[in-house]
Amino acid sequence: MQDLTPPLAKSGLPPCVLCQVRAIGVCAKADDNTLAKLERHKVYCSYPAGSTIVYAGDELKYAGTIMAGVACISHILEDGRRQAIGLMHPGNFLGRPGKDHAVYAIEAITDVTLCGFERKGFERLLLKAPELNDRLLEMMLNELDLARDWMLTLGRKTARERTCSLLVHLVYQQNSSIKDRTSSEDLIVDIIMTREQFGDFLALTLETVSRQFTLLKKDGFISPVGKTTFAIPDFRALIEEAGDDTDGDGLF
Amino acid sequence: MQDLTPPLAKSGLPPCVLCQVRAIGVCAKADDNTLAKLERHKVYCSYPAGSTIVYAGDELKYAGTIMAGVACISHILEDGRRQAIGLMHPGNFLGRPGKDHAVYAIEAITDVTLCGFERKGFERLLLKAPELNDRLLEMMLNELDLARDWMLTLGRKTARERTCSLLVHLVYQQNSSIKDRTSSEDLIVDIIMTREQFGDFLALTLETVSRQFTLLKKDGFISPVGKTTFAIPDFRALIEEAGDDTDGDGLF
DNA sequence: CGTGGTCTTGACACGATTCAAGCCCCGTGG
DNA sequence: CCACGGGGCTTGAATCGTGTCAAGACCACG
Repeated sequence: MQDLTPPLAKSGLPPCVLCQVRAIGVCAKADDNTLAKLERHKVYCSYPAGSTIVYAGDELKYAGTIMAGVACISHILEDGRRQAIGLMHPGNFLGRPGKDHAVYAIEAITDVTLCGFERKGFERLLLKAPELNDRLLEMMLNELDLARDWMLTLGRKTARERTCSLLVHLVYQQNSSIKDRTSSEDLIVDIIMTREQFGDFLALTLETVSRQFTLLKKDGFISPVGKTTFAIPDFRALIEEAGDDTDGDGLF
Repeated sequence: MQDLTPPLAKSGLPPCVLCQVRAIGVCAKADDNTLAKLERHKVYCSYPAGSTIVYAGDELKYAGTIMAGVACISHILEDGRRQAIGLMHPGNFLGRPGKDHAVYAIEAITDVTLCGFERKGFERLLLKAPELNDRLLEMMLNELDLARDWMLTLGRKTARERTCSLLVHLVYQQNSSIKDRTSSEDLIVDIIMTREQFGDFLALTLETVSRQFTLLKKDGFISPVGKTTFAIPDFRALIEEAGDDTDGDGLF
């Protein structure tokens, strides 16, 4: 986010009122006045799949919303051990109001487009616009719940349960209208990342992830469709296999 | 928190202006008007060590600040697997604005006293008092960072590193003025909980925790002082042993 | 002086990692 | 066109860390 080259020309940016992502972003509740201010300062920037958006330790110059693509926040120890701690989708907020430097790295898993604001300005606006502050609080509370659910996954679930958990999470992200779905047609999930990245989320090695996939295939929970996509014949069964008590949340 | 019996008589409650905890609580930035409203509706309630403050699934009637003692938030699977996901100290906020029912259980580790507000009223106040909202956002962002650091601990650290991590965390909580401490006098840490609870935080069994303590004693990182207290001859060394790159944060 | 809870320690089992080999697929260059 | 090389994936065998089960010690309390 600190590397804004090349920002798209402002004149070319789609206007906020037409923005599809706004309904679920920080700006969801912003009034006309606040929205106008955001609009005046927004910049779009894009990152190719695999690139790093923010390095740990970087000065945090920007904050913003994911417009398209999927990014990953991760925490890395000096000796190379890595733990992915957040999977960020369109509408999600990137940045950390109140901190000057990034603690975590952010990487683009797929191609990512961001709608960014200069951080200091955004923080000032946050103080003046309660609806913005309120919405951000709401989003951060959801992130906190997500992180806490994930802690259970990391701490107490087996490799198979973890693998299913992330699959379930991805299904929810990719099929927005799942809750009311009763039809029996197969769900399709695209795991978008490599086995290694998959393992980074679950604290598993790429070999273990691979083994779990073969087992899940053998047991009929998933069946390969494309290179990175699987069909899920029985989503309820997959949820069950993830060991979750609280199903249907889209959370871990 | 839903079980407020017996609330102390309101007339007997210490006034907010004299409150020691306020400096670090949600109400830290509240203006006189907001503070007066909070004061009018606050209730103190106490829970003995070991008791449950909120059960998962409970209706969330209250939100509030820990005045004294230490509590623990935890996530439990049906089959009994348990993961503690938050260690809450005086000043910390308990409750989840925006949700009607508790997702996690909260238990008192030591005797706990809470300063609580009726949740709906608190949420209404949150909308009207930007300083309150802003402060809560700040606190929740810190909680989020804490949870994410913890994910690294759970996912990627060894039993020894985890044990040291929690010890370091407890030291920071119990010795407020550690940052500028250069003196070589021994630090004392009280682990306040049982081996089992300790393990619930670290996703370890009580046996493993016990073994790690024995090893850490043998290696001179800790030495027993009382039943639940240890002296730490070399705090830097303990931090090093915790495997943290970012030391000195009081975080995991 | 027993009783129950907590802690320690040992022996063994098991799940995930590590190390290693080989496969598949795709892009590149001869 | 095919050979080559590399990245990602799969699979196997051995290893290691932590869990499980079990026994006994310690200590507070009735």
